[in-house]
Parts: sequence; C-alpha cells; structure tokens
Amino acid sequence: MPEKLKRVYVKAMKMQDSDTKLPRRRAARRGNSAPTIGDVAREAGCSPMTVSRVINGEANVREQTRELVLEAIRKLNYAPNRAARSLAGGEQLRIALMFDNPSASYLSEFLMGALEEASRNDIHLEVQRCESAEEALSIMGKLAKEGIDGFILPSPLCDDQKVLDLARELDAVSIAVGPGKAEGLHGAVMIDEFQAAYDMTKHIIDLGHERVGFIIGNPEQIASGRRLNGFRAAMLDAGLTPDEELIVQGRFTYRSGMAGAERLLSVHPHPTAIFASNDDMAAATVAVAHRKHLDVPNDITVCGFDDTAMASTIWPELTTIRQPIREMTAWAVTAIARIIRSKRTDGRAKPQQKILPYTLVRRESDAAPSLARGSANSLLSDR
Amino acid sequence: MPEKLKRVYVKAMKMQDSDTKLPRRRAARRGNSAPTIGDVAREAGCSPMTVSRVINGEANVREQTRELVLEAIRKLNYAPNRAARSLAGGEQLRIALMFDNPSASYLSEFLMGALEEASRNDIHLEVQRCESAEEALSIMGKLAKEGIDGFILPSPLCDDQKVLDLARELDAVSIAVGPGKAEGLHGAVMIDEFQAAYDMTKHIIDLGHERVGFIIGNPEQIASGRRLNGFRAAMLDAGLTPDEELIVQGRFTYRSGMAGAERLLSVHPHPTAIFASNDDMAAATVAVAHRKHLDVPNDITVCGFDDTAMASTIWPELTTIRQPIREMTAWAVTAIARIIRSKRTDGRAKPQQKILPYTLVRRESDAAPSLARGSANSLLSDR
DNA sequence: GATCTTTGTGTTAGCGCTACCATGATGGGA
DNA sequence: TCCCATCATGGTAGCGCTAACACAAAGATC
Repeated sequence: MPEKLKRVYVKAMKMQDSDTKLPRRRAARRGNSAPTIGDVAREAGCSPMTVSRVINGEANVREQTRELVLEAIRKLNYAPNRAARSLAGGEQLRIALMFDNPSASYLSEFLMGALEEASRNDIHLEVQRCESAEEALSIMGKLAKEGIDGFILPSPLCDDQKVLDLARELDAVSIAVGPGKAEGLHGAVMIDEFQAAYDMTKHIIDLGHERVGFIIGNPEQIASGRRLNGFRAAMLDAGLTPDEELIVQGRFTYRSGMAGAERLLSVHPHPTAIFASNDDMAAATVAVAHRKHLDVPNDITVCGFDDTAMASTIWPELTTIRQPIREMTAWAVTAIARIIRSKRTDGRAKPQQKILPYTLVRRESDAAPSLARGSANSLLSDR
Repeated sequence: MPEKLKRVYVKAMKMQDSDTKLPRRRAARRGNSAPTIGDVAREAGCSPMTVSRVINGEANVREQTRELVLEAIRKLNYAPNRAARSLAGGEQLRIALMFDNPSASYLSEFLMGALEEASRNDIHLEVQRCESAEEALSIMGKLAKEGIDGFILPSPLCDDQKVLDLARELDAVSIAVGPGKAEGLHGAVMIDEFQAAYDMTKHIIDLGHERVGFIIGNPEQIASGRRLNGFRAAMLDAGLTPDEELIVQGRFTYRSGMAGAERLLSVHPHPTAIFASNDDMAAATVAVAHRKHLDVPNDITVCGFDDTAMASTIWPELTTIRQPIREMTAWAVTAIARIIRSKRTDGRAKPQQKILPYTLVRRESDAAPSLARGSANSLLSDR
C-alpha cells in the first residue's frame, strides 16, 4: 500500500511545516541564494536524508525515489555546499609541511605550490619551520599526537634517517619531496637528479670544455651522490676521464663552495669550467674566481644547480638546473590526500612515486673555453 | 499512530540528552583531533564567542582577555576550521597578493606571513606575480572586475603612482607593505626606515669609523630616500660631515651594488666602511672588496639592509637590519579583513597604519677600522 | 505463526563556527 | 540616587550537511 503511506507521509510533512517548526527559511544570516538539500527534499517529497543518499550514490534507495530526487535537483539547479559537507563529514585533512631548507627561494616556490593545491582541495596545511632534524622530530611527534593526517618532507629532511624512521612509525602519510630513501614512506616526488647533472655536464662539454671541475654537495644528502654520478657518467660518455683532483667535496653551503673553488682554482692548469652541485656553491665559486681576477664566463665557466634566487641575483647570472618545485609540492599534497582516502576505504594503499621534468636554464655564466686554454690567469681587468 | 510514537521517542531522546548533557565531547563522528574553538575557550577560561571575537580581530575585547586567548591558541596550535567558518559566517574574502619584488627571500617571508594568516582566517589568497607595474595594473583591473575584496601591495608596487591611483579608484581595499605614499590607500605597514638607517649608521660610527660610504637604493622607491636621510642624520649627529663623494647611487640590484662599490673603493683613501641600502648591494660590495683583496671586515666593514637570505648565505655573513616581513604581511591581511568587515557594517572605515619594530642583526661583516686607517689596500691574502 | 533480516526511509544530533541578542558590569549625567 | 549608554562577555540558535540510529513494512527462516 504505497499509496496510502505516501499520503500520510506528505500530510505529516505538511503539518510539521505549518506547525511553524521551520516557518522561516534562511533568515537574515544568509541573504538569499543557493537551494539547500531541504529545498530539494521538499520538491521531491521526501526527507533531506534521502536526498543526501541519492547525492552520495548510496544503495538502498528505491529507483523511483531516486528519479524523483534527481528530477528535483535538476529543477532547482541544486549543488551541495562544500563547506557544510566537509563540516558534517568530518573530513578536512590536516597535513604538515615541514621544512628545514636554508634556501629561501626554494621555500617560496615550495609554499606556493603546496598552498595553492591545499586550498583547492580544502586541505588544511600547517607550515612548520624547523631548525634541525632534532626539532623536526619533536614537532612531528607533537603533531602526530594531535592527529595530523600527513607530512610533507622536503629535502634535506627526507635524507635524515631518524626523520624517516619516525615518519614510518607514525600512522600519518608521509611524502618526500626530493630524492631520499623513500622506501618506508608512502611516496616521493623528485626530478631525475642523475640525468639533470648528466645534461648539465654534457652542456658544458659541448661548449668545448675538457677540464671540468666538480664540487660535490653535502654527503649526507642523497642528491649529492646522484649529481656526482651524473657528472661522472657524462664525462666518461664523452670520452673524458674525470680528473679526481678536479672533484672536490663541498657541503652545499657558500662557505664550503669557497673552499672547494679555492682548491680547484689552485690546480695548474686550472679547470676551464666548474660545475657546482648547487647555486650557493656556484655563487661562491664565482666570487673566488673574481678574487683571482678570472672573468666569468670568459676565463672560466661556472654552473650551478637548483635555480635559487641567488642564481639570478648575482652577476653574472648563473646557468643552472631548475626543478619544478611548485609542481612537486602540489603533487605531494594531492598524493597525500589520495593515499589517505584510499587508506580509509580499503585499508592499505601502495606507495606512489613521481618523477617530474627539470629544465636547464642557460644564463650568463657559461661560455666556450678561451683559446689560451689552461694557461695562467688572465690579467684583464674586471668586466 | 505516528503521533504517540513520536512523543515517546522524543521523550526518550530528551532523557538521554539530559543524562549526558555535555560531558563527552567529540563523539564518534570525528575520531581524531584538531583543537576547536571550544578547546581554546576552555584553555583560556572564557567562552567560545570571545575566542571567535579575538580571532576575527573584533573590538570590544579586553586586552588582557585577548592575550589569554592568543596564548591558548598558540599553546594548542589551534587553527579555525575553514568549513565551519564559511558555513556559519557566510562569505569568504578574496584578496590578491601582488608582488614584483626581485628579492625572492623577501618573497618567501612575505608569503609565509600572508598565507598563514589567510588560512587562519579563511581568506582566499590569490598570489599574483607581475613582472612590471604595467602588468600589475592590468592584473588588478581584471581581478577587480571579478570582484576581489582587497589587494596587498608590497614595495616597490606601492611606490608606483599609477598603481596607487588605480588602487584608489577600485573599490577593493588596498594595503601597502613597506613605505610608500599610502595616503589614498586604506592603510600601510612598515618599519621606521629612517630610524633603522640611523641606527645602523650609528652602529658603524660607534665602531670607530669616520669615512663611511653609502650606496643609495632605487630612487623610485620611497624607502631609498628615507634610508639615505637616516644615514645623513646619524653622520651629522656624530659630528661627521658626510663626504658627498662617498654617497653613490645604486638601484637595489646586485649589479648596481657592484658599480657603486667599485666607485667607492676607487676613492683614495677608500672609506673604511660601506653601508649599502640593501643586502644584494652589500653582497656585491663584499664581492668587489674581495676582488680588490680587501678583507671584510678587517680592511673594510660592509653592512646591508633587509636581512634577506643572501645576508646569511654569503661569507662573511652580513650585519644588516631585519624587517619583520612576516608580521607585516600578516598584519596587512588581517587589516584588510577588518576593514572590509567594518566597511560592510558601518559603511566606511578609516585607514589604518602600523609601524613594526626592526632589529639590527650583527653578524660578521663589521669591525672596528684597522689601525693603518685609510691607507692603501692591504695585501693580506684572503681569509 | 513467531522470530529474525532486509530494505527503504525518517529522525535526531551534531560537525565548528558565527550572528544575534541577553546579560552583567561599569560609568557618567540627570 | 536612578537611569541609560557603553563596554565585555555569555547564551542560543542555527549555517547545510551527514553519521548513526530508529522503525515500519515486507520477506525469510524456523
């Protein structure tokens, strides 16, 4: 007897309605606008709950009712309110963006990517600056206790074993941005550091350089080794044997770059090109070269890596490798969201990994070697 | 008999309700964490309403209470739930963050301040990079047409007359970050540039320097003039007459800093200290000094302004003036929100202005002048 | 036929926050 | 002294939606 039922129901609804129960709809609070789920329910002659079920594609709704609701939705041009939805659903992911990166321009790109993506997906991002790996550990612990859903760990944090261990233990989802031993994590985004260094080296070789110096990055960061390997491979592929005297250790800092450049430039004959593993060290190399009255790029080519602000601030501006940092972070955010959701649904989710393309940015610090190659320092004045 | 049933049911519910009142918080719905406004209220010993008022920067909250609440917020690391906010509050503000600043480290601080504050207040921030004032104009026009609520204009945009004129015309709320002719705008945040330059100059003088060089910033930016005036005033107050030969024009770029330093260091005898109007130019000065085999700080003191990343990247690290950029932008964001709200309430809102405190950060690029003062270049090797 | 299940739907109670009004203190001004 | 502004704060009632349960009706099981 669906007939009768229906009638009774409708009547009840009406009574309730006229009972004033909900006499006014949408008071002063919200001037106007946007039909609500209640409007649809009224239109379709059912309860808001049923409408909700239809919207969310749940089972257990009679086909006929569903049609009615869909019809009403179409008629009112209804669209669910996102805010209300996530409020009621209790969703809202919270993910923490940890960073411990000295390079500020890296940071700004990093932030832009993450924040944009987060706001698009209604994810709450907590930006946490930490001075050291130890501080990172304690912050992560605290956040985990507060129930954070995920961590984004840019290099060099994702190079630190203790940080990785902790990330693995916590039941938040962690994604590394930059190369790292991401095995235990839920994923990582990075560029192909090896290939990028290979390309840069090849670029230098193609310019005509044969004696190419290399300043290695901080040995504790995975990227350092990969960049070095890329350099070596490119040299070998070009039939050049890397001169071990021309490969010096650095630590990614300006200071270490100075020391490295100092060593490289006191070799006789000095290299005609120096590829530093990051821009800070490249900038330091330029400074040292200038101090020795070597013109960059005419007397010596200097290339960096990362395309930080420094690369385009100093003079001459550095030829370097640009990482799509913004896209990388954006990917990390969506990946976390995706993993968390699928974790909630079917328990586990397999790790994700992504390699994004880099760009070789050519500026003013590279040139073909001068003809008087390998000879003593030029005595030309600056500029 | 739905009637009867209903009644019974309701009664049952009521009993249950009064039984438990509100001892438990956060039922199964939201298993996890994230402090709510209620938690903050409990922590601060006041009502949620008061917390809400503090968060929204409303008036009529006693200073003491406000402190208490802020303290609680900090302690719990609370951040308002955006969904709830826009649900309850209705609208969502959209404000644009325009920037055209060559210095990227400025940018990252800038972004952090703005984004953090924006997400705290559920304001949608649109970050707009523009290459020139012209581009800024067209972007602003477009955004205004789309109905943006406000603009944040950092220096040097807020130095450009055309940009200011446009900002004044549009009915969005515009706030300048940094010194500028903010008259027509709705407000501005800045530091006391004059006093900061004065303090730095005094610091240099107190070190024992008498021949102090100065590199002026971009003449189109208001800050340049104020810094220069601060320098002049401090010199005069110390009984030193600024030597016009030791005051050279720069443009805030590294390149212009090199040229300026070059000129200053070719004066005989060269100044024993150089105060550059920003860090990029100071870094360039260090580079030039090194090229001339002058040790910094033993042969020459070099000071900068702004405390950008560069200041602490290069070697020696620069003594400089730190602006609380992050706080400045954060203030700008809340100010815009406040102004818009009060504009909606009582029609108009008077412009707001804020001067924030700066810090003189002493690092390694300053020292007392060497005894062999003013004489020829030292021939000591580097470092 | 009495008891479980299943199915389709309705009811209630919030999610976290803010608009709006109520209230209790203050502080003049009459 | 009383009254009425003016704070500073609290209480209440939703914003639009959904989780969790309630419960009729119809079938399935013993």
